[in-house]
Amino acid sequence: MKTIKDIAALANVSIGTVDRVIHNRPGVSKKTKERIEEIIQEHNFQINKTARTLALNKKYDIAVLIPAIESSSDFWYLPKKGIEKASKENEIYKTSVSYFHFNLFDSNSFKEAFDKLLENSFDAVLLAPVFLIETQKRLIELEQRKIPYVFINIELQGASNISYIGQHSFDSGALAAKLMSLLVHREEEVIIVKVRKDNIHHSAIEDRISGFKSYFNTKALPIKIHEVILPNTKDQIAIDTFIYKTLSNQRIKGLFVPSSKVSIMAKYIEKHKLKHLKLIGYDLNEENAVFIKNETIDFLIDQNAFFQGYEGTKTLFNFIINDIVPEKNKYLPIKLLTKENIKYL
Amino acid sequence: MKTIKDIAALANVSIGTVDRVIHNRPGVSKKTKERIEEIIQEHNFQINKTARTLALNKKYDIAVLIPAIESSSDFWYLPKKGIEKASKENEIYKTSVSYFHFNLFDSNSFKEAFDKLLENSFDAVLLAPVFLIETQKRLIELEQRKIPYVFINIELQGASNISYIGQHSFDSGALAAKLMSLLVHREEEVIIVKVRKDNIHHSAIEDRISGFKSYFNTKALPIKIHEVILPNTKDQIAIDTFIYKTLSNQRIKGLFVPSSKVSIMAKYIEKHKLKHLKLIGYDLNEENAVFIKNETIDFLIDQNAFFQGYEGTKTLFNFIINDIVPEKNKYLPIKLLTKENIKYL
DNA sequence: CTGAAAGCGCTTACAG
DNA sequence: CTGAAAGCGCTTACAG
Repeated sequence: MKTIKDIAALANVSIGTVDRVIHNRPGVSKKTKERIEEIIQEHNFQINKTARTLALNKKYDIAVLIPAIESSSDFWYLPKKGIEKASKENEIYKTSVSYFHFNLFDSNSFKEAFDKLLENSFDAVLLAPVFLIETQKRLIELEQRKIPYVFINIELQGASNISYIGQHSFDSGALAAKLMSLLVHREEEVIIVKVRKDNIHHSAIEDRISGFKSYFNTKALPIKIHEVILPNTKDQIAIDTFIYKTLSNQRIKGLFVPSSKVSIMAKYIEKHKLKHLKLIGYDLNEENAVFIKNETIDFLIDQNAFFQGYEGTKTLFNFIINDIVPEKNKYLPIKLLTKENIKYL
Repeated sequence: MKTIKDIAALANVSIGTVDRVIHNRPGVSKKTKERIEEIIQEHNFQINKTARTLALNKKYDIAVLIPAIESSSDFWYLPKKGIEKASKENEIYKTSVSYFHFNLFDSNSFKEAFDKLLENSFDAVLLAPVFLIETQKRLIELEQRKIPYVFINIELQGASNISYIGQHSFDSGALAAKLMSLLVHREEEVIIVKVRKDNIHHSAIEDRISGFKSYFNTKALPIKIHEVILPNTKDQIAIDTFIYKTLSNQRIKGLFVPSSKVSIMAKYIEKHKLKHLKLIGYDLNEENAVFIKNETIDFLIDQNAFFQGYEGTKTLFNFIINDIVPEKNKYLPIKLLTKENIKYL
């Protein structure tokens, strides 16, 4: 492997000049520039990134904008763990991560957190663009400042993000439907249970539902699909009553909850000994893990929450440190979890 | 972050002495050694690995011992791709990989390849310990030479491998059984189809079968399980005749092939228009991908072949370059593939 | 037992 | 437009 010194010798120039050519810095005559470029090509020279990192002796700080995490059952607990792992692995490059948290159900808090982020200067931004309008305006600011950013978990079309890392929601719904079609029989019925609080995540949740319904439509299966929305209240009795009424339709055998809130239904099923009901939901958090182990939940679709954070962070570091340009869309595997494979993540 | 120079100043010694302490090299008086260690502790000093890598300017070469790859349909095609990717990502550390291939069905060729490997000197070894006896003897040699090694795909108990990267075969069989139990109905029957050529991989294949049977036993499902071994011949007519006879039992509705050779059965099913038969197998190669897309194969259990190679290689590089000690058993996710999620790997 | 100096392959002022 | 030199934080002979 040739070094900058070798190239300089071959071109009869100093290493400073070679360095200028490599980084397209001004101050080199066209002629010598071309000569050097040719030699670089010819000898397939590649810069030694270790030496580069050492010489630059630069600190990199990326900002992370994700929802606040209250407990280890929260979805965002895992992406944060992933971010921390990636950050730790990159410590040798003097990297650091600064968090900006917001309330998942309050667009104002999102705005505030984003604005606070923009007050400082960062080398890159990792964010979950939960609120569409509030995001778009501020992305322009990032673009003007030439700060690269990556989306995780929520896809936002038409932005200049260098990458999106998350799941293909529609197809994950279709997979859920396929399994549901195996769990229930002809003439039985299935209900999609939406949780009002989730609606904030509109696109992902709605896409999952579309994928789910589309599967049954395409296959023309003789299974009726209902849809209900759980009341948005802390009053457990009101919720229980609502579920009770919903399930009074005896033909209902399958429940699909297109979010991690599947535990609400799992609790009900367990409490009222309705284990004959089949249940499919999303995301492995501590609560859901219990229900999948005792088979109250039949299948869980995993979003690779940890990996979203891990990969998002690594993608940004690789981009700003090593100039590695990622794929625009990194759709993660649609992982299916059951009692049998939940140990291996 | 403190540097070696800072520590040296604080301890009133030269950086050479600090370096000796850090690496436990001899030639430092007990007293100064202790003093330096204390200062290192106190200031939470961590060595700058970038500088270390640059100063060492060392080349690392790891040897890879895996079966020969004839076509892109071979299982080992993907691990090799993963090895290449990891190797490429590590190029900045002047790393390289040397391959030693053998015939999966010939223990002699395995011995020869391994012996050839041992003739040279490597910093680490990545291997698939296909042949038990032949492996064990040679691992002793590696241990004597203090060469770290990692197993992929095949688990070998009682060795001093720094890690095993692969699937938990028994549990993957149980998962296959769970899905099979959804695909077939009461009183129907299921057949496990072994392919003689696979027997070489004894442990993994047998463990999958055990897991599969164990699921039906534990659940006491009223589904009879048969087991057959396909004749080991190139004579397609003989094979077809054997399958024809096997399937003459009209109650058989489900087929489980505990290996990537599931395509043999898929071809038969397609040719003879037997799509009512449910089919579950292993591994996503080009052939199997076609059959999963047209739903001849219902479910495929993926071994993360690519990742086995990738992670195995990274694990070794991290160990020899960055002193990162891996987990002893890295069981990979038991990934379930269907038409709906096969796009996302 | 300990230190001073050269070197790994880059980047970055600075001088000309 | 170009070069010489110092420096990033380590390791490694070599000298004493």
